[in-house]
Amino acid sequence: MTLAEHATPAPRPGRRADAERNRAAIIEAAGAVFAECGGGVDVREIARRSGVGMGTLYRHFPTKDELLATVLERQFNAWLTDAYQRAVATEDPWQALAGFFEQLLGTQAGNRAVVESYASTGGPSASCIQRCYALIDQLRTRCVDAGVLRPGVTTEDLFLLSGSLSQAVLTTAESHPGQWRRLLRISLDGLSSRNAEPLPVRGMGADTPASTD
Amino acid sequence: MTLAEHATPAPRPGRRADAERNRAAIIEAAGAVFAECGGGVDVREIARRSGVGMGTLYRHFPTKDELLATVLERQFNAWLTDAYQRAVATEDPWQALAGFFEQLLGTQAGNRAVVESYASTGGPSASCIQRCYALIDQLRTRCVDAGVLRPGVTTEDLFLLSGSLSQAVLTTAESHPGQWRRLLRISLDGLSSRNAEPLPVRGMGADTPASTD
DNA sequence: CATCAAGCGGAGCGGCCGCTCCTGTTGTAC
DNA sequence: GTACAACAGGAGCGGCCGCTCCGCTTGATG
Repeated sequence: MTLAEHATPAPRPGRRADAERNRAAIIEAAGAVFAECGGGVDVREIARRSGVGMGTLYRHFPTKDELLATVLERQFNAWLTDAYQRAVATEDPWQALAGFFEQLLGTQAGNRAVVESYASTGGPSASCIQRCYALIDQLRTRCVDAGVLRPGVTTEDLFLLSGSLSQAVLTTAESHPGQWRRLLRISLDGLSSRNAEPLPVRGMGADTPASTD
Repeated sequence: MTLAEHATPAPRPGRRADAERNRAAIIEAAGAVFAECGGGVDVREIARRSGVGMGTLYRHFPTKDELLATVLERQFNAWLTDAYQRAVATEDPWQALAGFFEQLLGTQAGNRAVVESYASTGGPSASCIQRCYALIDQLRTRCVDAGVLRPGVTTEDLFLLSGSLSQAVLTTAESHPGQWRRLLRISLDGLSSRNAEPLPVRGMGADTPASTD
């Protein structure tokens, strides 16, 4: 994975050196295996790839789910930090928003576990999602202030859109690499204020189909 | 499911009446169970719900995958037939396209197996996908002729978009019912010719981010 | 009613996978 | 070097699940 693994650098201080090394190896291997195979992989595969026995793995992580959560959270936090820095470094609000999506879809194109987590309840921990929401909301606000984002678009809309597009990236990754950029382009154009009238403010009161006309 | 089950009405003529009844019961139960639980359900659950033993089930369908494929194909074909009729009955090309998406997302919002099939290779049989492509292409052509669809949008774009939005519908079905209409609206607006400039014609030669500006 | 093949049911087999247990090993403190 | 607690490892347990096997039942036929 391109997502760097470095958050909470020294989790437990009073541990033996080899144990610490093994823990790191497990996290790294698990990150790779989960990314390429999804959360359904056999735990033995992770143990094998990290050069560690089952007992060792389960002493460090009491449960497979907990291991997955840990890995996901580390990757996601690292990615979020990176995304945040890019966002503040980009002056043009629209470019910042577009770059966010671009980076999101580009980096997690190969990470099955991350994309799967969008579908399941919870996924990464609530705090991760909260941070992500905060970032998206900041990007959105900048765009709104600049008048480039279509009025009525909510943070939740953008979050859902990112999840939806991530799915598309994953399913088309090997059959049509790069095709997701077209979908992203279409969606972004649908979000632009120069292109469309305001979105209804949350209400799905109107039962009419979502046509533009 | 709202998707009616009626295609290839009498599959095997020389069979005993009870066998025919059981086969129908299995298909119906499997359709419901797959829809609400996804393709990963225990086969025993399907047997239980259809009031049939394991042996019976496996005599009618040599494999779980084959059962799933049969069910998916029936549902999908029935849905496609319906979608086709609606399409030809709608004069306005844009309304026809929008209605297609609306119907697709509305009816399969609760069908896990169908949505999952978008992600896996194959999914429904190739002929189903071909028919679906044909329908989408027809809708697209009508819109292009009427000048309401943004130039450069391919049939594949629309197909991928439908799959992507389907995922979003499923993941937000119970947490935010109806929210998918907002995403659909955004996407449709991104597809409208009055809202955006032509899409690049297939080439992802440009490495630039997909921003509108 | 008799006959019998077609059909039925569900216990059970084999494989997978999450997790544990216990024996052997190794880092660390003195 | 010695002693000990922390750690490593992997065989194995239990549960799940796809699929099969075989004795019993039942609808069709004359």
